[in-house]
Amino acid sequence: MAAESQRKATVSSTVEDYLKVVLKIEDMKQRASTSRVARHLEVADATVTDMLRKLKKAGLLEYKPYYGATLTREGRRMAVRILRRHRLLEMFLHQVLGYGWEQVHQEAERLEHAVSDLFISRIDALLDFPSQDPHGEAIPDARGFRQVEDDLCLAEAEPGSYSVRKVTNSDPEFLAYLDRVGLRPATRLSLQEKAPFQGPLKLLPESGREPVYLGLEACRSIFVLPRKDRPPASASAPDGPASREAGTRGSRK
Amino acid sequence: MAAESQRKATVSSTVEDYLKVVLKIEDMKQRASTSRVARHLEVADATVTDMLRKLKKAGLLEYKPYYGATLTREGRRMAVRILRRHRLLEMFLHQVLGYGWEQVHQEAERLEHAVSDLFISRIDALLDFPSQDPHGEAIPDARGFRQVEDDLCLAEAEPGSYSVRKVTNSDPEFLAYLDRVGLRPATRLSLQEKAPFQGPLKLLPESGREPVYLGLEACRSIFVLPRKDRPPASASAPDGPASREAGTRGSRK
DNA sequence: GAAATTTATTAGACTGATCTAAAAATGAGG
DNA sequence: CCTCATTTTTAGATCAGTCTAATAAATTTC
Ligand SMILES: [Mn+2]
Ligand SMILES: [Mn+2]
Ligand SMILES: [Mn+2]
Ligand SMILES: [Mn+2]
Repeated sequence: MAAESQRKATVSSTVEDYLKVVLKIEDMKQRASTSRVARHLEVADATVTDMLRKLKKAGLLEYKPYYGATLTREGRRMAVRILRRHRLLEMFLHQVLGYGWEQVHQEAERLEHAVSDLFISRIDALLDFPSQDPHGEAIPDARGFRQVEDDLCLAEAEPGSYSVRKVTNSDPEFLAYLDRVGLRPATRLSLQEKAPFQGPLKLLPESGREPVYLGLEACRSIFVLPRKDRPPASASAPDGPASREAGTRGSRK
Repeated sequence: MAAESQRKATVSSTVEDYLKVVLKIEDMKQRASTSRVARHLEVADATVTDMLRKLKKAGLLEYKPYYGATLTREGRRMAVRILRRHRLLEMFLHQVLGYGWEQVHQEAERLEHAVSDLFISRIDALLDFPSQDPHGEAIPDARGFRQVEDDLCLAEAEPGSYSVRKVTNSDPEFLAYLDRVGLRPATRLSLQEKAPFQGPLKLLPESGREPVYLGLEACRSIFVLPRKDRPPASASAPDGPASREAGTRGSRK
């Protein structure tokens, strides 16, 4: 063997989307099973089985029948490349063309396959090499290097002070809602209480005065960073005086 | 019949390109024959025969076997829409992302199918509703209205003073060459002589001091406007104290 | 640990876009 | 009007991506 290795293998936009989904699933520390991939792409399971076999043959991922897929080095490289394009495009649409954060995803989902490398490098420079997209997600750099994301899922957070790090949901309705109640990346908020039995969280975004009650499910797509807790205050507060958190310079809006 | 009429018919990018080519051929006052369409798209004739039948069935063009195609109202509407997108995108790439005029076509050829109407209207506004693309071609307006283009093919022009109106050629090499010798939209030049027997034309672009000898064939893609002939003046030096050159800010490398 | 449920694969088909090779129509010239 | 070169269509295939229905493997439940 050892016959592959011609760089520049060019793949269809369909393949790019499959790879991106597998990456996303792996990032969530889940198994990229046939049905999971199928759900993300909204295609039939049988279609995925087929495609995974093809992608394995193309050397882009490992595939064990009845188990699922794992990206190879090359497959991951391609997936990260598309992820970078996607997020850079979202930032471009938001910053340069004035798209709302709930509008960017859909457009980027198509453009990521259509623009050239030149286009990407031009918008990268135009945006001054941003490190995050409008949802607060990290943009891999040109060499495919990805920032570590050490944030906390709001659904698992304890009452306290936080700031919104990212929102991993692309449903326009949902995003428009968050925007309305004043929850977007960099917003500071305090989690005031969590109702028991999968109940909603009571949040106070720094912007709006009104508290917001958000269902637990919805909170799963919001990620936050703990903040050096509010003024002296009372007991509780399981914090550490903020140690980590290097990299990730914010620049957005 | 009378069963069509559901607006919003969405077509593939392949279909969009077919329609655009038929429009282009019709604009050149030629018959959109199978083989001519095939040549423009670089596909086999048989492929075109097939597609033209499909497009006829879809109501986008008339198709007479052994004769060729003619756009219907609806087909023309779609074709003009893509043409608008293409040219607006070229202008955007040139003005906003600093692409050279020889680089824009290829990228626009893909993007024209991938961007949304929102994207188009945003770049249109950003560019302040331009009426021409970087090659000097008219950009149809949002309602599909197309400016009449009353220009003259340089290949058919008599010696005299002209200004370059548009260049209808998308070969990057060729465009880069024209750029180098100082021939681009809005450039003033004098056609000094035409060699007989399909010989080259001797041109003096206002910018460069050197005369340029351009083959007749090449001149077929350059269109000019006659200018109120050079000042009284003597024989040579058809200059003007540097006035021209509005639009098209150059920035490339 | 067998049955029931869930998940995955196989089989068979379809659509859109393309090709090559062969057959047929067109049109120019004699 | 007949012949031949050119253009076009027809026939038959392929490839990517998708589907549904049937079958089979894996996992969960009792
Ligand atoms: Mn997105
Ligand atoms: Mn996509
Ligand atoms: Mn063009
Ligand atoms: Mn195109």
